[in-house]
Amino acid sequence: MSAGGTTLERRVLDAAKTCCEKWGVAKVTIDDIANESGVSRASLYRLFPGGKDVLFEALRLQELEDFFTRLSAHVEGADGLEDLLVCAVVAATAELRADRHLALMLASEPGETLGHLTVDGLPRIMRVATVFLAPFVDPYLPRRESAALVELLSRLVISYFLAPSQHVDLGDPESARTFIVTHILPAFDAALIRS
Amino acid sequence: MSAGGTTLERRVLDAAKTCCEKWGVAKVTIDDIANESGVSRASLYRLFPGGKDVLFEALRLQELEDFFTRLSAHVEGADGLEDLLVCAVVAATAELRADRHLALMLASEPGETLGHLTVDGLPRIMRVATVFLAPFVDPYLPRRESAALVELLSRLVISYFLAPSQHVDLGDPESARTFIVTHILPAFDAALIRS
DNA sequence: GACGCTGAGACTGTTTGTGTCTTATTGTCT
DNA sequence: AGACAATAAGACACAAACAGTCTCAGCGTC
Repeated sequence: MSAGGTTLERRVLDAAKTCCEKWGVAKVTIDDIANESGVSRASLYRLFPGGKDVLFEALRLQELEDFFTRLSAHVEGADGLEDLLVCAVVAATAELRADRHLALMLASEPGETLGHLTVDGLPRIMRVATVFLAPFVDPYLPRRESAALVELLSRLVISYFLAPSQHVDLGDPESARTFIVTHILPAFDAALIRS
Repeated sequence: MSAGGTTLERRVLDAAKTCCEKWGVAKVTIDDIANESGVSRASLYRLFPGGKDVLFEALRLQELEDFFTRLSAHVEGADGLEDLLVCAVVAATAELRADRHLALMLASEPGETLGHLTVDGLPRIMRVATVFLAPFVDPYLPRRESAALVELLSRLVISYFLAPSQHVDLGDPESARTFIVTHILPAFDAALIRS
């Protein structure tokens, strides 16, 4: 995590994202990214030794961090654990749904994309989610518990996003609140830090 | 014009359209279309001898006819020449703007797309527009005049779509009506068939 | 059983893309 | 001015993808 990244690196990754939005990951070439970013192919390989794979890996990482940065901002003002969780879950779901990039990727190459969202990517998603969101939960729960809670909810958000349920809609504040109050919070009640 | 087209042909063209929506014309291959349509490459070349170019040409033609078919439906109920024109212009503009396919094409390969929309394609667009829309105008104007009117408005719709004006918004019924009443109709007033 | 239509896939030449490398060019610091 | 680092430009070899053609086998119809 961290590392602001050179201006150049950012420029390249942004260009890569733009290209993906236009054509879908599968169809983007190094040349496309070089043209879009105005960075020469040579520099591009210097920046990401290993080429395409490394570059896209870096892009996924950046996207992931950006995602949670935006999410953190959303969650900033929440008051109380329940509100905090509802807000986070709703915002995350909404953003996943609104992400045209992601939608296009899922539409064009479900296999790859699903892989990055599940088997390959989940551990990392969990890690980043914990780093970003646990601090918000920490005031209410002991460290271990808050990490566990963040992980649990992250998994559920992704699951409900990929396979929507008829009963629960985590994009809807009402539904999300009901779900969290009845199915999540009770399990953590014992550990609650009452201040 | 005309020719319903084999089921197979339709299937292929629809698949081609889907592919274009996913990846943009520039990135679509014959194999993509074959896979998407479930039609073998062999049949594909049999159907469109000449390959890619011929296929995309056919696709543009179909899109064009579909466009005007939808537009005709929109215009069906209009009462009086003024309403007819306003309705047609607004619907056409709205549809152009809403067309994700077209938007993506313009975003990814403006050169090509613009070519098909202007220098190469305009004459054909005019022709098809006239065939489809002139009948609606015929009750109000002599044949020559109605054709001229349709052509004039078609050109203007495309022009305002490609290069929006600050003063006129042909997607807005109010604005379109004002524009038509003050800048178009007067020129045809003399030819009006009053019934 | 001949006929027409389709899918599967082999095949060739061409194009496009990748990754590496060398050679200018540019701007900065001393 | 001259040395230095960073970048662009683009040549190059190799690999992959693509276009277009062709053959053949399967299948339903007459």
